Amino acid sequence: MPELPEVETVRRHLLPQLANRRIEKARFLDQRALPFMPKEDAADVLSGRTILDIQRVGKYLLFRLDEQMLMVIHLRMTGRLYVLTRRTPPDARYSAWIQFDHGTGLCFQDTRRFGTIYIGDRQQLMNIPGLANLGPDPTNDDWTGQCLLRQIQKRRAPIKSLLLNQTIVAGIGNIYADESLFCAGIHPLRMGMELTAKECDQLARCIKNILHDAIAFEGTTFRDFRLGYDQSGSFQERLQVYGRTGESCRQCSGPITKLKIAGRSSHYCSVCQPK
DNA sequence: GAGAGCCTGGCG
DNA sequence: CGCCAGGCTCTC
Repeated sequence: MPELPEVETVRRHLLPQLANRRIEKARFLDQRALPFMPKEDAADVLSGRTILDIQRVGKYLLFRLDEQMLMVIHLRMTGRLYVLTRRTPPDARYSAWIQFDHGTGLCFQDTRRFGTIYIGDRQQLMNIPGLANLGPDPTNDDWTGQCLLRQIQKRRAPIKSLLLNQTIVAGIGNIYADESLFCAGIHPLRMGMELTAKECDQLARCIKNILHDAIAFEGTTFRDFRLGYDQSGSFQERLQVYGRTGESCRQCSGPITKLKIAGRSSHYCSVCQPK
């Protein structure tokens, strides 16, 4: 479900509600959410811990706990995290449930059950595939078109697949890859090695602007992404190409085309993004 | 570098 | 019924 802007939105939403809250008890209802730890152990480790801070790295949420412990959550496609302020009994629909003092609860709900939770110290969490070799965060000031150029200039793969590769740059997913390529006027099938330094600069600027705006509008809500129980983001109203197959381009009124690249649907304007 | 696989639900 | 879905991992 969520890409960088949605994960950042969730982080900003959870932090003020959960900071300095002490975990009374945790219940994991679905072992699949905890690939590296028996669920009973996870509940034991979390019990009594306090949430000190919530950080984001790429699409991962890092809950910093006392005693040097961390809980890392990846929502994948359909994961949702929300706070319930009344004491509600755990429900079979939840993959995990964390009960705090004062009756607050955090629940993790995940229809497709791809989402994952990892618990451990910093050392242990570096074994998580994906976290260990995660690329730079594009919202960081020191990430520039030059960094992008360096990563892709020898790659014979479509730029669309390279943007989805989390070791090259972290946090971009299918929506924002398509939107960024449209903004930069780059066809999604252009090979990484074909892109000039100037195009990389342009693309990096577009990525930064789009992610920034998407965060300001609290992300894109299509189906599963929700802030809390029922609030939505509103960036979907500003999408230029994603999900607009057959509609007309807002720049040139040409048709928006859909193409399968690396197994993912890619939306682009063949006029604004020539091959 | 491409494709299957992991899952469930909604839509045509 | 088949196809599609804001992700990622593993295998060939």
